[in-house]
Amino acid sequence: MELDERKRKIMQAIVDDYITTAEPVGSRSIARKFEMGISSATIRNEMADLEQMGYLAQPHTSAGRIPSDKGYRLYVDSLMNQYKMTVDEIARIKSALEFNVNKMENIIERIAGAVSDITQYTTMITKPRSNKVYVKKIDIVLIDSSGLLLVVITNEGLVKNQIFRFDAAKLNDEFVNKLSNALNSAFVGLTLDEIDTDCLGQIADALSADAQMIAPVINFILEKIYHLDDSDIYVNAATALLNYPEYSDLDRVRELLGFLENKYNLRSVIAEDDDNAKNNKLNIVIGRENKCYQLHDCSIITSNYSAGNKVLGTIGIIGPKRMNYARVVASLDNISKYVNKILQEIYFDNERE
Amino acid sequence: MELDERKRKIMQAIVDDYITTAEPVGSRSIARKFEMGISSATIRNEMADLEQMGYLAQPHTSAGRIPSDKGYRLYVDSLMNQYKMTVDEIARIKSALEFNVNKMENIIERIAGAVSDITQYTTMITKPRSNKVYVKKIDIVLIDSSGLLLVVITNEGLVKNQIFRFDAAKLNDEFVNKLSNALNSAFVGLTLDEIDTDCLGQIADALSADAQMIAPVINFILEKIYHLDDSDIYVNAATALLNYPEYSDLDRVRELLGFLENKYNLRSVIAEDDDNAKNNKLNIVIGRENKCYQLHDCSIITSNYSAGNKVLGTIGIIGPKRMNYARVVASLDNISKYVNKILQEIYFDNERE
DNA sequence: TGTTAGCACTCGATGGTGTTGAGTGCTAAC
DNA sequence: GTTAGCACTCAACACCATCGAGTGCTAACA
Repeated sequence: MELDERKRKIMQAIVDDYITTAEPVGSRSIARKFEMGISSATIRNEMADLEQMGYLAQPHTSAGRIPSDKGYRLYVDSLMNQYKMTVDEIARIKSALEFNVNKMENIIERIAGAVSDITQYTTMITKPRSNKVYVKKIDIVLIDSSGLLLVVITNEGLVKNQIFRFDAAKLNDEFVNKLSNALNSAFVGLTLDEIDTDCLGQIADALSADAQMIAPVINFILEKIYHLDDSDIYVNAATALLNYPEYSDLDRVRELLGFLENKYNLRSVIAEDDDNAKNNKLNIVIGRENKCYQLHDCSIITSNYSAGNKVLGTIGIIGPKRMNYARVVASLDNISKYVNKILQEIYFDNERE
Repeated sequence: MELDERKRKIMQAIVDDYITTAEPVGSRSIARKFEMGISSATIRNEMADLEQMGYLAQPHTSAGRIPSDKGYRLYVDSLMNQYKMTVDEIARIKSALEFNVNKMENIIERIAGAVSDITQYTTMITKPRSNKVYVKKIDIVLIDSSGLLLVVITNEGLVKNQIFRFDAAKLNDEFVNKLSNALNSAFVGLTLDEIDTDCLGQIADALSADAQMIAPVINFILEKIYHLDDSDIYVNAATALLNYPEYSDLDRVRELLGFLENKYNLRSVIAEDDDNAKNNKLNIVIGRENKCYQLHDCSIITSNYSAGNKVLGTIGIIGPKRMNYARVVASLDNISKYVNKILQEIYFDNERE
């Protein structure tokens, strides 16, 4: 079956309507509200087709249709109209971002507050990665002839550790010493920004004989160091979600809000979008496209924020799948612009935080 | 009517029962569970008395009784048994507070996490006041002959301002200059810890003629400066509240969680207890004893935490009025002990944050 | 061949009704 | 002062009829 122009029109009308009403959309109301010169019966036929194609779903036999995840995806990718912000809205953004604070942490919270205010959805924001975190020490403890424990300590006392097993190997104190020296001289004192995969080569050189074996160790360190300041993520207006009828079931709410309280979870939500985010583009994840089942009834829109050309972090908003995508996208675009301007002024003469 | 020993026993039994079941307590179940050698009818009579005295309330005619705020207060002040922590629980506290972090901010979050874990209630914690905040500048703007605007700016860009009106006064540029100079030379550069009421005298000397008039100005500055870093308060496990049946109404939940999301609100909740907290004692606020109506169905227990003899901040837990007071009190006491030990080690050789 | 009117059918939502059971207050007897 | 007994109250629950929005299907129409 083909998705012709009329089907697309109907699809758009259904999603638009559902976004505003949160009620299953019937054929009659579509025929009435969006005069397309066809009767409800015709629309009914088309809707049956759209359901068969997977764009729509029916909560129960005698109800209207609601968009499926696939339907939302279609809408977001090619149906929705660009949202034109009103002068009022733009003024609101501007005024929400006018504040007299220059401590980075507070600024970030204010930005998140502004985003929640304007979008009316829950906002997550990662704080700019502090470039003061550096590796202080790497400890290696020999457990037995085939296992060792690796501990990474930073100046802030953060510790990540992991046990490694090398089944075929015969580890001994001498090797551990060698490895320890190599790792410490390669990494200690480096800030997060300075560490990259080049270090791998350096160490491989120093330990050429065992290069293959230590690769996972190095990867662990790189991986962990890169995420050392994971915890710096902030959620604003988590309860904004409670204003939407889809979250009227207390058990669900508990699960969802509980999920959002955990910074580890948030990190993985935002990290998921890293690739797209790197292109400085907005990223939209709808319903079951999310990896975490707790978010299967949510959509998430993420966007980078930066100062000048330097990407500092990610802003994400989370709301019901039925969210006003067009408006949020427009808002985030607009907000990013102002935020960039603000941060540019502050960030480059004030890197205290 | 007198509150004799038997009434107290019954009262205690009712509160104990209600705390565990969250169901209105009937005379029969009291007679059964707590063998006191009297029949349910007698208890019924006593309960009627207790209700008349205001210690109990009845949700509706044919239901059992629940404690009123006054009843809880009686229970907390003189009825409840001391809770003896099990070895297991103490072990859990110890292990929850074992972590390898020495950045103050993270430690605070971990402590809050531990408290929520152990008490199963929502935790609020104020971060230690940073002693790096100092007054950068005080601006005074003459509005008209009887009004001036005062602006306090700190190194972190925080700003507090207020308009003052002196109806009888004839303000002019000269006076404003004098005042501005006096205030700036008295306060600029001082960190929060260094500012105290002594400064008042200093300024009064400089402006002896107008001492009386500027008193409110000085008070405003002292007050505001003292609360400059208000925002550093952190909530953990807000959704823990959702696990208690008294918060099964979505509207209430929205209101309560919304309230807790606002740091300004939290500050006032914790500040309310300042006096008691200063004596380093636990403070319990029950139901309508709270000033904020949003907390009328909650009880709050606050306690200070310190490093050595230096009080650093306040921990508060918030839960239903029906909370397990005895257990929470015992837990907080215990936790404070360990926290003190931990912070003492860290705080005095590491005041970075 | 696509569109439309008409109609029977489905099913959640709503509201009224009867039953149940926990718990009370009152009275009279111990 | 205490207790047994009893009538009474009321939320909770299950049951049932009604209502209406919306559907799918069929037959007629352009």
